[in-house]
Amino acid sequence: MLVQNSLTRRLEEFAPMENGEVRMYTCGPTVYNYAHIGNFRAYAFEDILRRVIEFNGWKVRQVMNLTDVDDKTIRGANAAGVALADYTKTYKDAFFADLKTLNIESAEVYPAATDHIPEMIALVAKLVEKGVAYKSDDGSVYFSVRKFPGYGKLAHIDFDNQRTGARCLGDEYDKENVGDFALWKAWEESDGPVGWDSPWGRGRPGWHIECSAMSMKYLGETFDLHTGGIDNLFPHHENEIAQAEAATGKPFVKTWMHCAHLKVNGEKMSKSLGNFFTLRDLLEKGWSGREIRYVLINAHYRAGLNFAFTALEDARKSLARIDACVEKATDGEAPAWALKHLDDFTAAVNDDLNIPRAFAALFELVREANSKGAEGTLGVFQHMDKVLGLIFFGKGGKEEIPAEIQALLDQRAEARKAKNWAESDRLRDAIAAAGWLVKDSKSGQIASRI
RNA sequence: GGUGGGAUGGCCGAGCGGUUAGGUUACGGACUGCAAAUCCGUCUACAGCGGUUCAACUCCGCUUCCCACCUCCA
Repeated sequence: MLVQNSLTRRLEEFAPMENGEVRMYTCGPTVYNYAHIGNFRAYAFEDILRRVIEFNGWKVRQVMNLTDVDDKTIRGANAAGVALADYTKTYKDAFFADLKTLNIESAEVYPAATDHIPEMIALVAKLVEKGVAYKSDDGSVYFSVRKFPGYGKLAHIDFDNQRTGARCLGDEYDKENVGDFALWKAWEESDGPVGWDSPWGRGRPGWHIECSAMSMKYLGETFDLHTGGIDNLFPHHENEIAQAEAATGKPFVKTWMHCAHLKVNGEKMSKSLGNFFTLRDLLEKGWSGREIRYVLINAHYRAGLNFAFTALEDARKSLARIDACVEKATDGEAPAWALKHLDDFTAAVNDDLNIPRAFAALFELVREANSKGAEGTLGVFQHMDKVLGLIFFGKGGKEEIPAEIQALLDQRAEARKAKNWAESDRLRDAIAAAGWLVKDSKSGQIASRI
C-alpha cells in the first residue's frame, strides 16, 4: 500500500509499525454547528483510508476527537444561555447521525476535549518544566516555537524567512514571539461559566493541545497515521508535533495525510455565495447519503473536488446501473475476468487511494457482467464494497407494488399475450402516470418506482 | 509578498514520455411490437506560447487564470 506522506511529500510504502494494527488519529469536528459537506469530504477520505487498511488485512485503531470547547462553542453556548455541554451535545449527536448517513465506519474512540482537561494540563505542565513553554502576565501559557528545532518541518515553512503577516500585528496577546501559540488560555469575561482550574489559574486549553494529549493517551507517544484537511496542516498539525515531540523527545507520527478542499460549482463554499451546504441540506433536497458518499469519494483525495448537483445526478444514475447489475449477480466461483477487475481495483486503492480508478475497475466489472452474465460475481462486488461502502449500502429496498398497480400490470400482461400493443402501451402510460416504470424483459414485466 | 496544489472532451473525473481511463450526456447501431434496460460505435480532451525529445496531455521555461496556507476554517 502506497500513500503520500505530507511530512516527506513523497509516496511511501505503508505498513503498520507493530502487531499488524494501524494506530490512526483523525481530527474530528468542532461541535458548534452542523457539519457541512466540505467537512464530510475529510471524514469520507479518512473512512476510505481505514477501509483500505482493513482491505489489506490489517486492524485499525482509530481515534477521532470532538472539539467541544473553543471560541465558537463557548460563544454559541453563552449566546444561547445554555451550559456548554448541553450546547455541544446537539451537534455531537448530529455528527454521529451524519456519519451513519454516509456509511462512515466508526472510530474506536471518540474522545471529547472536555473529558481530558487533566491530561492536557499535565502535558502543558511538562512543556513548562522542559522550558519550551512559558506563562505570560495574563495567565496564559504559550509554546515557544524558537525552543523547538524543526518547527515548520511538516508545513515546510522556513520561519526565518517569513515576514510577519498583517494579521499578527494587532495581536494583543503577551507573546514573546508572534509564532508562539497558546497551550492554555487564561479565563476572560466572555468565557462566562466555562473554565477549569489549573496551576496557572482558571482558564481553558488551547486548541492544539487536545489533539496531542488525547492522541498520545489512546495511541501512544509514537503512532502510525494522522490525518485531516489540508487547512489543518498548518498551524494545527505543526503545533501538535511541536507539543508532542518537545514533551516526549520521540517522533510523534510516522505518516501524515491531508485531503484537499471541496469546492461547490467551482467556487469556494461560503455562506455569502449561497453555496454552503450541510449534509442535512442535501438530504432535504432529496439526495441520499449514498449518492452524496459517491460524489465525495469519487475524486482523488489530494485533488480539489468540485461538488456540483450534476455530479449528484450522475451518481444517482451510476448507482442505478450498478444496482441493476448486482441484482443479477450470484454466489459461486468468480470467473477469471471478474477477478482481473478485482485485481485492478486492488491495485488502484493501494496506489495512494486512487478511488476513481477503483470505480473504473468496478464499471468494467459491471459492463462485462452485463454482457457475459453475472453468475459468480457477487463475491467480487462484496469485496470491492469493503472499500467503497456504497454498493450494498442504502439501496432503498424494493418497494412493495400496490394492488392497483399490480392489477394494471396483470391486465397489461394479458394484453401482451394477445399482442394487443395499443392496449399494452396505454396501460404502460397509465402505470407511469401512477408513478411506476414498466420494463419488459425476457422473464416478464419489471415494475419499479419512478 | 512567501509557500504549496491546480487548469483534461457538454458535465464530473483518472492517467502516463509512445498503447481505450471510467462515469454521465448527446448522436448512431444491435436487441425490442414500440419503449426501457443492456451491449457496440461515434463525438479534432488535454489553458496559452516557446523549448527538450525520434515521440509531450505527461519533462523544462514563460504567460494567463483558479484554489489553499502564511499563527486556532475538513
